[in-house]
Amino acid sequence: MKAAKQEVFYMRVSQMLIPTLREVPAEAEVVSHKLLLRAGFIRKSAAGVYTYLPLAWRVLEKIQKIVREEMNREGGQEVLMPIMQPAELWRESGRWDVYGEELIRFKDRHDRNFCLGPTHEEIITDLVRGEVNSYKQMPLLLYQMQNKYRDERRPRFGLLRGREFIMKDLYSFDRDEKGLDISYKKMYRAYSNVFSRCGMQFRVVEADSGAIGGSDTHEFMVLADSGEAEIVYCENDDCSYAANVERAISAVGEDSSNEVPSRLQEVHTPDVGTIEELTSFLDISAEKTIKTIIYSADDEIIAALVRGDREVNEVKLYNELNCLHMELASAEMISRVTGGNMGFSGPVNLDICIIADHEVKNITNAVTGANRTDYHLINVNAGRDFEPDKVADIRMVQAGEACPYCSSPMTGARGIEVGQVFKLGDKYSRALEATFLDERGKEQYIVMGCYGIGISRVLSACVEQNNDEQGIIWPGAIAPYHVVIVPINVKDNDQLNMAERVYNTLSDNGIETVLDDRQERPGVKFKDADLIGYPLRITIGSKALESSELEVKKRSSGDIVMIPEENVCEKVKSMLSY
RNA sequence: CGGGAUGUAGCGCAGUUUGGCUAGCGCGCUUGCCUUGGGAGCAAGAAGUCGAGGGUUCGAAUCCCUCCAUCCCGACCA
Repeated sequence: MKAAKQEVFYMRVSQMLIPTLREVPAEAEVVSHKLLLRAGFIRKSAAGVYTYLPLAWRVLEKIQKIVREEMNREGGQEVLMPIMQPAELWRESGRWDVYGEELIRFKDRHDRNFCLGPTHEEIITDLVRGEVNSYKQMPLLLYQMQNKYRDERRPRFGLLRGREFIMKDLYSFDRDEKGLDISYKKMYRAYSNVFSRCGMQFRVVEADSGAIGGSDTHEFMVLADSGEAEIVYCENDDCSYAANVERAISAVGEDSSNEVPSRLQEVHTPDVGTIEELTSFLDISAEKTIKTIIYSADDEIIAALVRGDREVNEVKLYNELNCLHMELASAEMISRVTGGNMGFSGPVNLDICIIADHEVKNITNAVTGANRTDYHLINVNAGRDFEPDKVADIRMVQAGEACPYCSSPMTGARGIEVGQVFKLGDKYSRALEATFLDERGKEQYIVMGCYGIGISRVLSACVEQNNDEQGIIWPGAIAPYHVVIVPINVKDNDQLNMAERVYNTLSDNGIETVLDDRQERPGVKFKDADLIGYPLRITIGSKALESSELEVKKRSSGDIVMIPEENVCEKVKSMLSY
């Protein structure tokens, strides 16, 4: 069939819904939120719930297209699953009771319980257990992109932490761990491609698997100072160790000092309740002190010991304790259990479960609280003066510490989590009885993995990473349009004609262009162009008419080049190459 | 969920302490004139249940009570 010549519609800014704002709405705090509001990409409907205006939707569609291509390339098949999900499935997996307030629940007219899907493990597993019965049908990779719902206690940062958001989830189904490894590697590769193609600076880090369990999990972090997640990575380029600090480990140095254990002594330390006060009072380094933090874990009170210059990593501690709830003990609780006020706790003669970090046992002649208000102990030595019930890695790794693999120093950074890949194993297939028959006719649980990308989060993370004082700077691959043409004076017919001619040339060659035909002074249009962040701006004024040369300005660098009108297509294409 | 704050025109804000005529200002919007290379100027306009409900009072944006919404810090975050 011969394709009909596509009718050309002018994308005239005067007719487009791009409501830019001069002033920043008071509700916005982070830069991406401010800029997306100001540049006319989004509007809020409720806390954490946004309408995507035309520009934002174009960006989202481009991100989705990239994701789709990479998923399909690895053999993913796209489906669309319900947002409205029956409670029965969630009861079956056990998560109806576990998920808590974050799950948005409601009833239909027959009083049946439903929820808005925060994720789709239940639905997809239900589908697959019905349709997949043989090892011959696997591996199977199914994915979907759509709105998901989590009733965050505190939505914030605009699109970065909303209650309604667009997410891509892919689920892999394999016959065994070996198959899962392959699927996992495919997704890892696909994700790297996705974020590279989107023009983002990112890093893949090892992450904590959380309550979901499972063996391997990696997070894809877009590097940005405003990011909520803290990561460390090895400075040695050949090593590539990188991890979320919740998970990160570091090399434990051996005790190199030849110090001999001295006699345990109690010293009077009035009002010295913090490590900082302690080190200046006794004139010692914080590395010689032991910090004793009292936690209430389920019904038990425990003490966590780390070196004075370290922090307790509560995620690690939580995993170590294997408890349901854990929180810092109250001041009263501490006094009751230790006999001294908060700030004077220590492991010696402390009759509760003690978990010590590896570093703690390496300190010779340490200083700790005496479990007696206004007193500390000096020359405390693990093994002699106290015996931890458990020695484990429970400290928060800090920038500058040695890499656990190559001992190079590690750097700290902040990131926005835009994707996570997860080996689920048989957690859901067991709960939901999703099985298949192997070659020998033996029934086995399907081995699953899940892999998410926060599509709408990618949009704002991209803005978070690519902006300046003037506004957004879109990477070419996901910019809402590639080029804006700005005629200086639209009342000048020659300028307008030239602008339309250039518009047609570019559009006919597949370059996404808008024509700013508004009757505004040039300054207004320039400001809007910078704010919205079109990669290229072509200005057409009297100079262009005289010389037949077009002024093309690159948003990212601010560079201006003059190009003859007849070369505009190839030149623009090369400037856009991404 | 704990702590803090805010809610007045599309956006940003003043007015509330000490109740008082017709609720203001800047930006934006409409019309006209003028201007056209970085958010111009002049003139004339439109636009508000002062978050909602109740109460006190001759009279409430303003005082009291209740509720709602939004933001910030914290806690939380398969």
